[in-house]
Amino acid sequence: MAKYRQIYETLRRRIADGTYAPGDMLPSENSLCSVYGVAHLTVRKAIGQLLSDGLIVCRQGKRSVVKGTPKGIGILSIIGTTSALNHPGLSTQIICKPELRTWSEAFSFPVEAHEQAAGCIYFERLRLLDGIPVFFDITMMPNINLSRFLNCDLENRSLFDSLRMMYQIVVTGGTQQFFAIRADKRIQDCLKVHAGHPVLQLNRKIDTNRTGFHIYSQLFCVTQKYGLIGTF
Amino acid sequence: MAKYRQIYETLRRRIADGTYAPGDMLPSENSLCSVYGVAHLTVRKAIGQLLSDGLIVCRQGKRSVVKGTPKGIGILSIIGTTSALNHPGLSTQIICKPELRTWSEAFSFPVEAHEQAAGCIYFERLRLLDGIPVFFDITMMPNINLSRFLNCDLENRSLFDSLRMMYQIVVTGGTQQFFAIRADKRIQDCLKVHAGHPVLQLNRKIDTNRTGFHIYSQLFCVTQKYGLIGTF
DNA sequence: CCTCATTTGTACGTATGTATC
DNA sequence: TGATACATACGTACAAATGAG
Repeated sequence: MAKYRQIYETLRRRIADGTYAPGDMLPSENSLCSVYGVAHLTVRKAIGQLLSDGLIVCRQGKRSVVKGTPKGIGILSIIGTTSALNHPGLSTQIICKPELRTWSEAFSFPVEAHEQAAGCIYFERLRLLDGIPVFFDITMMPNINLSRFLNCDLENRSLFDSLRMMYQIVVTGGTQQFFAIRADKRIQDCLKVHAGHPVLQLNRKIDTNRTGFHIYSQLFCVTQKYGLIGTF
Repeated sequence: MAKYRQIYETLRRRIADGTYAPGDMLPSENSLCSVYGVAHLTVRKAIGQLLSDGLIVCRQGKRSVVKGTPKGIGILSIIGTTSALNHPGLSTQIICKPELRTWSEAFSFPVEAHEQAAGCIYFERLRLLDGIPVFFDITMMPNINLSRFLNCDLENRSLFDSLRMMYQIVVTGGTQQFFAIRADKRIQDCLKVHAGHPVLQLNRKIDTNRTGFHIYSQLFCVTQKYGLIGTF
């Protein structure tokens, strides 16, 4: 692995685990050079990645400071308008366990030919905050080199964490479409809302570091009590 | 202005105006060095910015290629579910020209003290696609070193382009909240929808490279015919 | 107000590694 | 195999902003 990448991963880990807490200053670039025994440019490249991740802020003449809120991937976090991030009362209910299907369609996104041929891993989840349904979530992925995924425990670990740790698949970007709709019968049942209640719909096609491997997801969210929030 | 930034702006402009069309290859880094008379690193820094903007794709050993859809800033682009990006029928109507106000509130985001003190530049815009109102947009910014902004032509150029070119202000990140709501009276009038029609609401606080300079915006969008789309 | 050390930002030149064709 | 092009890395130098004295 490239040196700048090792430094980046190390610093990122320390920010994630709280060694460097929000508001803390990172070591100066020069001291990082000494510690890791590399040139200035190498440290700067690592710092630059953290900056473009939105994990730190840099100002000329001042030390770089750890930011409060890490950048999400498009939309990931759910937050109560009055409560804290990573709400302890957030739980996941698997409505439909991961299973193999043939592709029908992917929420208006065109499915690529080799994905179509590989078959579709399909599952549905319901997220609850303090027992209240907050959003309902349908995911589809091509069944390409994902042995043992069908037995994967999605209740206690996020999909993206699982894919990264089990298969080294990481998200690189994607496209998302937002709609405000009226709840139909299915959504009314899942999210416990009245007919015609406004619901936020989010369709996403997510790119990964594997060429030709995309994650397609559709999400329905009641925003009455809790808003959908994201950083970028 | 920094050399790498000039090169970045030039290349970006050429991508925007179609000189380099999607799928086209950029000139090689070495040839860019010769053309602009700068070192390799300087060109790479400019290229790196385009890459992190999502405007190009780079592969080792191959020339860099212009991407079809640029990465938006959180959510930026509007697209018809069946039509193309940069729809020719998209027009902007200034409902309320940029004017100086005192801050009231910023869509539930707390306004920082020095922003409060500087006063607020406020304006409202309505975007239409083929004459149909698609979204309605309220923007607030602190009045800090923005001479001549009040005369700025926002109908023909995006706010972010204007800020970048006139004041070297670039967006570095931000926070956004999504809601599905029922249209109230004001929104019904602006967007020409019936009472209770579902509407997408998006509140954003946008960070910039200027410390303590944030853009606060609120957006209402009818997603019946056109969805709000973004890349990340 | 000025000076000075610190720290980040920009830029150069060079070298080598590695993927693509 | 060789040419081309991007990726990583080193060392150096100076500019510009900050904050302390």
